Amino acid sequence: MANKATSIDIAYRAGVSQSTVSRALRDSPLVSEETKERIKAIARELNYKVDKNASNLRTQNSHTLALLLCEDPTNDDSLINPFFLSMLGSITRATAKQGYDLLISFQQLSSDWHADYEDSNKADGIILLGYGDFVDYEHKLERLLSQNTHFVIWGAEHNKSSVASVACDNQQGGLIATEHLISLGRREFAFLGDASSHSPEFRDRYLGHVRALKNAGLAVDKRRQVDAISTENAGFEAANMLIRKGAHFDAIFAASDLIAVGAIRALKEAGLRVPEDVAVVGYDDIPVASFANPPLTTIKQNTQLAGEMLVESLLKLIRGEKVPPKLIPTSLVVRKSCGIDL
Amino acid sequence: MANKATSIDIAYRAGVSQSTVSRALRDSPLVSEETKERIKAIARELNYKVDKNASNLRTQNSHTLALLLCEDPTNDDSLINPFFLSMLGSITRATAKQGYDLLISFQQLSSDWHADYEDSNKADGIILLGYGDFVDYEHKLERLLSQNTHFVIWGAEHNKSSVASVACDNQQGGLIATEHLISLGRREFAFLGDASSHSPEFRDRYLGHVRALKNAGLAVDKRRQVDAISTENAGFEAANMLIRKGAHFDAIFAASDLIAVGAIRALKEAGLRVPEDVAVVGYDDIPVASFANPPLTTIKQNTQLAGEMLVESLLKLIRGEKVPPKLIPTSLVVRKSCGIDL
DNA sequence: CTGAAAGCGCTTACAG
DNA sequence: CTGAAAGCGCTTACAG
Repeated sequence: MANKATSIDIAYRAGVSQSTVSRALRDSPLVSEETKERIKAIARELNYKVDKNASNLRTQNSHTLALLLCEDPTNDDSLINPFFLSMLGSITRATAKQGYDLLISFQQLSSDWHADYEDSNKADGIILLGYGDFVDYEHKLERLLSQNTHFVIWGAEHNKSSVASVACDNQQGGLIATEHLISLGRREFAFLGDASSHSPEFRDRYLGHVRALKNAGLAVDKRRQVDAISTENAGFEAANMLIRKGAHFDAIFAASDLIAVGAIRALKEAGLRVPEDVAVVGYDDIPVASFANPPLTTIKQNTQLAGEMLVESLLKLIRGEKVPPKLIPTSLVVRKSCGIDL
Repeated sequence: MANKATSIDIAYRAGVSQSTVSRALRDSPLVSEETKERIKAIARELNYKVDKNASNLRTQNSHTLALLLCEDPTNDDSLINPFFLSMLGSITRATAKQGYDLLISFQQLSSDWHADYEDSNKADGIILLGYGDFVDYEHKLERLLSQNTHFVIWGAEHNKSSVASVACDNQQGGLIATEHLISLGRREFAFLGDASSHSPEFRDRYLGHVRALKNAGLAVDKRRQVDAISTENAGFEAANMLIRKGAHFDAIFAASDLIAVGAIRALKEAGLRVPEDVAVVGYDDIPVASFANPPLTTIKQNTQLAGEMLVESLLKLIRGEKVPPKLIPTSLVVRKSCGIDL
C-alpha cells in the first residue's frame, strides 16, 4: 500500500502551512475561499482522508457510538433475536445520520461485560440492547454508572432514574392487545411469558393485560399465566402445559411472537383450531408473524423511532444534557389469529 | 466525568517511568514480574484503559474491521435482508474472537459508497455484504482496488482474481435442490429469480439447476424461468405470471426463500396445492422458511463458517498474505414443501 | 487570513 | 530490566 498522504504532504503541495490545511479541510471561516479550494482539490487528488486516530486523540472524542447487543442465552448460537435485528437497522441508520460511526459487539450474557469502549476512547457512549436476566443486568448497570460511562438502555425503565432509557410502552401494548381480544368476544385469557421482575418487559405486558381484563370486569386467573422465555419451543411447552392442566381459555396473549408461534403449534397438535377455538395475539411483529398459519395478530413496536431516540438520547447525554426516560407507543397489527374476518 | 487516568498517572503512582508502564501493560518481557504486577494493580484500581486513539495513531493500525452492508433497494426501509442478519451475527462473533472491533455501516446502494474507513485509519480492512446490481458494484470494487484498500466480498466470485471473496457454492446449491426434486419424481421445473449477470448468485443457482436437469435428461424450458428480485412480492408476481401464461410445471425452484414464500401464496390463490400439485424449494433457510405453510424445503448456507472465513481472509489480506477465493458447500434442509412425507 | 508551536497519549528504538 | 526522547497526525490557542 502506498504511503497515505498526510496534511503535511498537502501543505507542501499547496505551499501553505499544515495548520492552514487542517483549517481548510474543516471549513474554518479563517481560511480564504481561494486557498480552501486549492487545498481541497489537492486533498481529493491525493485521496486524502483525515486520520481519525490523530484527530480523535487531539479532540478527545471519537465520534463513535458502541452498540452492545446482549444475546438471550436461550437462542441458539447463530440466531439473533429477530426483533433486535430490526432495532439494529434503525440504530445504524440513526447513528450515521448524526455523523457518528457505530461499533458493534455481541456479548454473551454469562461473560463479564467488555464495556470499556468509552474508557479506551473508542466510543463516546454505549447503547445497550437486551440483557437476559434483569436482576443480573442491574448490577452491571451499577458499574457503568459508577464509572460515569455514557449509556442508554433499551427496554425497561430503570428504577434508578439516573439511567437513560428508551422503551416501547409495554403496558399499553398489553392493554390494547387484550382489549382487542375482548372486543372480539373472548372472555377466558391465558398469558404466556415470564411475568416476574426478571423480565420487566414481559411483566409490563402482563400488567397491561391484567388492566384490560379488570377494566372489562373479567376474571384474572393466575393459573392461566405460564412462564416462558422468548422462543418458539418455550411457547410450545407453555401452551402444552395449559392444555395438559385442562385449563379453560378461548384466547392467548403471548409475550412475544416466537412464544405465540410455538403456542399455535401446540394448540393445533391438541386438535384446537386457531382462531375458532382459541384466538392468539403475539408481540413484536417479527417477519415470521405475517407468515405464520394463521397469520399472527401482534403488537408492533416502532423500531425506527426507537433507534432514533436511543441515538438521540445518547448524544444528549454525551453533550451533558439531561434525558428523561422515553416511552414510545405501540400499535396493534390485526391478522387472522385473533379471529377477525379479514 | 472524572478525568481519565493516563499511563503517566500510573507511572507517577508506581514510581516508574511512563515507558515502563506502557511495557508492563502490554506484557513486555522486558519488565520484571514484580514491577508488572504492581503496575497492573494500579491500572485496575484507576480503571485505566489504554487510549486506543493514541495507541492506534502510534502503531498505525486500528485493530478494527468495517462491515459495509449494502441494502437491497427492494426492501422497505426498516427491513434488512434476513439472510444478511444471520451473517452479521457470525461476522461479529468472528471479529471479536480475533480481538478486533467491528464498525458497521449500512449503505444505500444508490448513494456513493462511503468506504473510506481505511483511508481515515478507522479500520484496517472492509467486509462487503450485498451489492444490488452486480454490474454497478464492480465499478465500485475497481475503485477500492485502485486505492489499495484491504477488502473481502461476500457472495460471488469476482472475475478479477485480485478480489478476495468468500461465497457459498451457489451452483452446488442449485444442483442439490433440483436433484432432490427430481428424486421425488418431479419433471417439469420452473425457476424463479433473475438469472442474469446482474445477480451472479442467483445465476449460479440457476446454472446448478440447469445442470441437474441436463444430468437427468430433462428439458430446460426458458419460458419457465421468470426474473424476480428477492422479495415475497416479486415471488408472488413471478409465480402469477407463470400461471397466467398457462405454463406447465410440477416443481418450482426459487432463488430465495422470500421468492418461494411469495410463489406459494400465488399457487394457493390459483387453487394449486403445495406440494401435491407443485413442489417448491427455496434458498437461504431464513427463519420464515420453517414457519411457512407448508414448511419450506430450502438450501442452507453455513453462515457461521462464512462469517469466520470472511474475517479470516480479511485478516490475512491485511497481513499481506494471498487469499484464494473460498467456496463453502451448502446443504439441503428437507421440509414439507418439496412433497416428501415427513 | 496565516504560520509556528504545543500537545493529545501512547509505543518503541536508543542508550544505559 | 529501566528511562529519556522521538514521533504517530492531527487541532487549536497564540502571535502576527
